[in-house]
Amino acid sequence: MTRKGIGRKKISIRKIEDVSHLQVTYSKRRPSIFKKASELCTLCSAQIAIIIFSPGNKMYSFGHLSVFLTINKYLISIGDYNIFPHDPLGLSRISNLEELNKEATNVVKDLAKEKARKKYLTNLQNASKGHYWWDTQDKDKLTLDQLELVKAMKEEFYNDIQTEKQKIICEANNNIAEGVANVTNSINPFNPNVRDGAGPSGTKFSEEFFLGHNNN
Amino acid sequence: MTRKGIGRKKISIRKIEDVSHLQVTYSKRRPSIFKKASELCTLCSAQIAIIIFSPGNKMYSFGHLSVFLTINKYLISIGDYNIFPHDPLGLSRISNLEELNKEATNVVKDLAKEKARKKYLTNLQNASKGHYWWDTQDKDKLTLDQLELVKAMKEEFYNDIQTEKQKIICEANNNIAEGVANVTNSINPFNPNVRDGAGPSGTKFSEEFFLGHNNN
DNA sequence: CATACTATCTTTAGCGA
DNA sequence: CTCGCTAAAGATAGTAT
Repeated sequence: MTRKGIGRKKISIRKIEDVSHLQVTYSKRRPSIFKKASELCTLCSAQIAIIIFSPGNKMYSFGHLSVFLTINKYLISIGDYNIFPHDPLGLSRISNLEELNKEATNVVKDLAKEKARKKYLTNLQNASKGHYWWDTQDKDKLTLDQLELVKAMKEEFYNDIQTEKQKIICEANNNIAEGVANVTNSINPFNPNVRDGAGPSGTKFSEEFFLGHNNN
Repeated sequence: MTRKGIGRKKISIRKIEDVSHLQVTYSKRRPSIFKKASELCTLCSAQIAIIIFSPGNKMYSFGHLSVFLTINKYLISIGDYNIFPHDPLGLSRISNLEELNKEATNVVKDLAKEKARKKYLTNLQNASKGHYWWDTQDKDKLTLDQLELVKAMKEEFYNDIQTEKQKIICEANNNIAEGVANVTNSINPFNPNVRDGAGPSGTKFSEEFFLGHNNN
């Protein structure tokens, strides 16, 4: 009777060229990363988001508490940016399941208000014969909220498109220089345990890099 | 002479209560997840973003190509959402270093145009005596681009705040029900290898859950 | 916070179904 | 793509620095 396996072999960390070999390796390693992440969440109460696009561009994600909340928190952390102008729901402050549950309850209530508001805006738009509410010449029909909303949207859009381009250029340069991957860490401005100085908005931002693998 | 270690012991995956013990475990396990992720990137050409907030709320991230590009791609993938209205730079299409490099070059050129545009808008604003450009009554001063921009911003904002609330409620319910973490996967709409039907914008969205650990 | 040590525990390479 | 198998490679618990 022949042996079923010959045991694990040492491999070097470089791109696998054989497609089916790559598929098998990917299928085995991807879930184990999620498992490790899950263990770290449970053992250490860490908050983790992982997003992976496979070689075939299929998307897999892992999140605790949720990918979305963690991404939002990350964006705020690195550049005072928020997916939603003004973080209207205050999601960035949520850091545990109890708060999330509580917030979810509030959100249900807010939804009703928001729907009423949307209906009002739609009516306003129809009333102005196909023009948009922000386009009306009757300033009295624009509430203070609406004026501030448009003002904020305009300001954020034009500022962010500038800073974002800078960020992309910076990250592109770093990635191209290192050729592989990057590791960053910074202080969460909502828990400002500032270590050695503070950048804009109390955020300290520094970068380290992976400089290779254990190929010995 | 006493032995230096007594060897690894099997542990069960539950929250570590002793703070210093938790610290040691976190310090050991966090980098090893990044290492595994780095290996998967190299071996299988995967695109990965990992964001971790430690128990002390310190932020660590790993990204290949970059956390930001991957997040953006993720947001588009799950809900046709884009951090930037219209994805003006087309960043979601970028999937390798060559393209990123090329795009970075283009971005440098775009920056000059964008600055000129911003200056023009600022002048326009000043000319209208403190009013905002979108608030002018002289419609001829609004370019078609500007009109479409405001229209799109308005539409996206009011749609997204609705769908986002739904998403948060949904994720909150899932998290609370399961108590631990969730795993999702879907098809990238930019590589629509649709498997079994398509949701909005050609996106298939399904969820699975981690239902515990190997505690045997 | 990180790092060193060693005996274990866990992952996984290679192959087949 | 997923699963089973085996044995070697790799990760890490407990402890100390």
